[in-house]
Amino acid sequence: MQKREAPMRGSKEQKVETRRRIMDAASRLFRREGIDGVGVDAVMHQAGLTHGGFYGHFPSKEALAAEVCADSLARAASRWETMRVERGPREALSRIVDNYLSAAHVEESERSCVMPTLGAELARRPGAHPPLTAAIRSMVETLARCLPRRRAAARERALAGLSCMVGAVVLARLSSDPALSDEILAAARSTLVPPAPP
Amino acid sequence: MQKREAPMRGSKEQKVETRRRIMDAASRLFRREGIDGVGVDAVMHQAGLTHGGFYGHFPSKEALAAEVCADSLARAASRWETMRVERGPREALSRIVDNYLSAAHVEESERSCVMPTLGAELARRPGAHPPLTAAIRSMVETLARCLPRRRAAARERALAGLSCMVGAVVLARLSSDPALSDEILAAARSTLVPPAPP
DNA sequence: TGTACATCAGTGAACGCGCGTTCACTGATGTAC
DNA sequence: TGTACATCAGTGAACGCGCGTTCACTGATGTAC
Repeated sequence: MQKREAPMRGSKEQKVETRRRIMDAASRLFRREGIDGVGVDAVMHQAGLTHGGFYGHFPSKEALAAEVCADSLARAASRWETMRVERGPREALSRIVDNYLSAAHVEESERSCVMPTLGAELARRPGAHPPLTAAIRSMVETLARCLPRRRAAARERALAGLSCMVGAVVLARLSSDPALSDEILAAARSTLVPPAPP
Repeated sequence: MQKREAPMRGSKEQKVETRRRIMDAASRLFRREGIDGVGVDAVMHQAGLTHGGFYGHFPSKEALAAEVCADSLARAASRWETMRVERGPREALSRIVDNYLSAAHVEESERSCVMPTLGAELARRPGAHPPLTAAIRSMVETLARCLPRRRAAARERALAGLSCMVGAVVLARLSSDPALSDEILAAARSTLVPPAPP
């Protein structure tokens, strides 16, 4: 009759892992087709399950979308900060920027940053904003700490730099001409990481 | 029996005007709710019509979306160029940038630029890219001609500048903190139009 | 000017479909004794 | 160890709904003579 501390430990752990699988599937599909472009059915099928079980893990598709996007952006922010701590500001900055402004990041939208990929869709879902705002703040702080000390207004440059990265990916994806896409990415790159003078 | 040059001239002119009304309604609704978030029914109702008549004007909802977005961006590009020609580079640049990076532009998405608002959705519709690419090129050229002559690499700065404007609007819309939104817009503004030295 | 006819922009019922969500169920897992 | 029972993660049929699209129609407008 008495409730035990951890009954069905095996099953509970498995449920946590299943939840993670649903989030991973949703994360990829939402970024590939848009949140409105993917059904609960497709997400569950991609996770190797049937659609009915979804509501045992999430209260609604909207809740899944908000959690998945917040989680994805928070992970990206913490990856950037880890890179700064481990590699130092100079190398971290160039790695972050080169990665973000690469052709691979533009093309593989299903593994890309949520800001250029789902930003506009998320903007229409105010419930999802607070955790995204926190992640943006964290990214701006990491970037600001990576910028050369002697240059004034590091935070202002970090804010403009992040805007530039996000916008460049949006524009590069809209261009039907690969040469223009490359030009956009290169221009953004050299604004953020000025080519070292010879 | 013989076909006349302009039979039913009145009706034909009215049909052109109706088509324009449908596009205007779609333009506002798509930017407010996203293309996937608005039905043909809603567009026609907003235009003061019933949904059945839609297919007398457009072959599909996708065709409408592509045409509306291409048209909207092309108009914006030509507005910028007109401003440059009429006001001169210095004033045109500051007007374009101040307008784009204003709180009103961020908030009133139904009248805003399609790049930050529908860019990601349009990126998934490759059929719509070519005319958008042309408009982007035109905007970059106008911006490049507005930038101070003595500074080298005007085109590169224009590309990065446009990216920065687009990204700043995306980020400002994602932030639940108005102070952060303002900070983002201000940072982007001062990158594009450096405050005149005193 | 008047009348009969042709055109076609716009109407609204209907279609098949896929969506988000619910729910009675099943069957594997863990518990009690 | 063995057996009876409880739990609950996952199943799949079913729901009401709104979507994009089609189509037979109506009625206002313009044409022919």
